[in-house]
Amino acid sequence: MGFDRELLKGSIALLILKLLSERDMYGYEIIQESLRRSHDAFEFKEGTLYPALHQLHKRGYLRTEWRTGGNGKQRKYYGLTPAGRKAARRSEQEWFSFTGVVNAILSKAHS
Amino acid sequence: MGFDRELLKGSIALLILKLLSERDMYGYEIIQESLRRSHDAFEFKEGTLYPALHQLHKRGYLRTEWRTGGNGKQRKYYGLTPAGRKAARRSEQEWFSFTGVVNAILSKAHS
DNA sequence: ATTCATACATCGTTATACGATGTATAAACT
DNA sequence: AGTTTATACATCGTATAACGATGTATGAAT
Repeated sequence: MGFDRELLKGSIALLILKLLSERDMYGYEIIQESLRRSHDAFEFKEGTLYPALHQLHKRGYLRTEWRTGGNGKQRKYYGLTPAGRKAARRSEQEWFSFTGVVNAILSKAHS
Repeated sequence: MGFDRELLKGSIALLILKLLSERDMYGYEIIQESLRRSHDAFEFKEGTLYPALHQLHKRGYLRTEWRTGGNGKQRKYYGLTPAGRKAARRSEQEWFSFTGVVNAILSKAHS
């Protein structure tokens, strides 16, 4: 595909990375935020999110930290490493160029 | 995902359907056209394209026709059925709403 | 006391992208 | 004449991923 094969599937990685570039979040929060921002259109499933987080962590893009909330509840916060920030930018770049190409093909298809 | 899981992988189906909504094409031509229109960024691999074509055909979206070129060469042309036209519109719609949602999440991520 | 939302996680199924590989023909080059 | 290259179809196996199902545990609300 010329594009990193990771791309499409990578839309998930992209979203995770971009959300975390805003602020640290814990897993469940990422799910809720995606729901909120997409007006319920985009729901990460836990079976999708957690493996994706672990994979990004293994690649060195994320650091993790257990924090105890005011209620004594444990939450595992994820944040970007410097490599993660780079990956976020690269990932966004790829997204724009991919959608650009698809849209180019689409628009020429009815001209 | 709320979205048809077919979506992303469906970007391939989308492109095939939209290209064929313009005119009938044979497999190899679809590959060449995508290359040309994307300035070589988007290359369908044959191992990807042909199974995808067969699948779309099996779903009733495509009709096929062997035609003999001026040089006596056989080419299998694909064209859209009425159901295929509907699928093309639906697929495009889904693409726009999906990219819209992703972009919404992305843009809010640095506001 | 019980249900619900929060919060983590893993496993198995299903599907798919695509590299590799194979066949065949015509054109172009050497 | 012989060889390569482009055209043109196709299948199979591998790797991977999305996610439904499932499980555990806690605090809040009913």
